[in-house]
Amino acid sequence: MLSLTEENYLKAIYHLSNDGTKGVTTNMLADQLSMRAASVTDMIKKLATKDVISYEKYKGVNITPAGKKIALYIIRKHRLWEVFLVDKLKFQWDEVHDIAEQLEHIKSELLIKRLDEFLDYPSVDPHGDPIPDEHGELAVAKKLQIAECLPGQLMQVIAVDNSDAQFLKHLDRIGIYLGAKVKVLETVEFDGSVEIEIDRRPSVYISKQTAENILVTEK
Amino acid sequence: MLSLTEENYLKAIYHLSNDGTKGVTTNMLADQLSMRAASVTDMIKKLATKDVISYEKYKGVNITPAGKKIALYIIRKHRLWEVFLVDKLKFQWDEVHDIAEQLEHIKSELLIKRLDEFLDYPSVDPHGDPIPDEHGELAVAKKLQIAECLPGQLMQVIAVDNSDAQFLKHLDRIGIYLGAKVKVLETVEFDGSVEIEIDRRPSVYISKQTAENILVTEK
DNA sequence: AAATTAATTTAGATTTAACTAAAAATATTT
DNA sequence: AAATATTTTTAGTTAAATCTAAATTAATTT
Ligand SMILES: [Mn+2]
Ligand SMILES: [Mn+2]
Ligand SMILES: [Mn+2]
Ligand SMILES: [Mn+2]
Repeated sequence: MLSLTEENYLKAIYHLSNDGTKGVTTNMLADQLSMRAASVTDMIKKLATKDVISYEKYKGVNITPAGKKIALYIIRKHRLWEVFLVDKLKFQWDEVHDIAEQLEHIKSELLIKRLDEFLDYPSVDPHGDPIPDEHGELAVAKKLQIAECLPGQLMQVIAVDNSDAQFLKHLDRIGIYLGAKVKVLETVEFDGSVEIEIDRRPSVYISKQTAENILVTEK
Repeated sequence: MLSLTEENYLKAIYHLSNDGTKGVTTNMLADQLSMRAASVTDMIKKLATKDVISYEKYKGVNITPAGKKIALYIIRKHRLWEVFLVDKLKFQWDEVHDIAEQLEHIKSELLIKRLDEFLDYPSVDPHGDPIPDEHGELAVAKKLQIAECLPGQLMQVIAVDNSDAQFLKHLDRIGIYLGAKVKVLETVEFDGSVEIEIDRRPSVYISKQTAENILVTEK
């Protein structure tokens, strides 16, 4: 049984490892968790003894199959709670992440089973991220950043790659939501910003950073 | 802001103090929390510096108005979550207490406001305990133990004084639920057990301990 | 291949929340 | 009023999770 702190480290490792496909360095973790490298070294040693990651001094860590399973279950809980907050409690999509950070650590398998049922087995969270199933399986849809699209392409927003309230509120202001239809008009060489048309309304410019965090699929 | 541990101590103090009306000793707390007296002494010193209790060496503690307000807010959260679990997620009344012990520490005022709304402003939890309102006001109904009733009295079950799963499952087996009509037939001098009739079915005996934990009102 | 820089680990310290054992204060019994 | 028992506190330890500063290892530049 992992502590809340250990769960947060493991989840961070999972995310940074790109679904367990890449190694994760001490500094990457320190950065992600706003913690000092020395603290991270201590914790990864502990997690390695629990066999949820493998660790070689100075070589970084890799998540193990057991660790990945636990990480995906935490992510499942996080995303189910986000759906609950938005669908049932009428929260906005920019308000739910921090609360879900707390709720994801509640321990009760039955609770999550019942919550899933109550929410009618959702497959994605309010930001378009897929919800792992009970067996830890993740449906991966291929997503493109708006920043990568070519002028003329007509796309549909299927997810966002960032759950910061500031970013999501910005999307609200410019009229982006999951399901919105976006036509890419032009990419500005100078600063990487992109001119887009959302749901056939007058076009707007979005910054490179914004365009990299909006994920779309061909429509 | 109190830590999870401090919140649990404060809640225990509130409960043991009978709504803040009585002092609470070190040993009472150690007992309630399954902790050593020395640990309790440390923690009550800390809580006293935070002005949620007053403490005099060797004299035990008293909860302050500020402490009572915080305790009632934790209890409010606990009971609202229990209603959620039973009403929305179809849990049994004996399954919810331990999960609510975790959920009560989630920090978000908005979450509790929205949950209350979602549950349509319930006034009691699944065990008949009143839910403090947003201002920390508690509606106190006067409740009688079955053990205190006189033979011949017709009563209605309005609450239970114990949320242990074993006790609640026992009530399920003998047919006691909130709202059940109970006729007290006889009190056995020898062991304090009580013969009762539930919803006009054939009479049963319940132990003194059981009779002390079922709360009723005249019907 | 040195020298320098960057990343990582080690050593030692701190805080929180627990513990045991011993001391001190209070309460009860004789 | 002593003696005894009980309760509570103090003193010193431990484990978890952090930190800073110093040492070590690895990577990069000259
Ligand atoms: Mn989130
Ligand atoms: Mn978390
Ligand atoms: Mn409860
Ligand atoms: Mn609790």
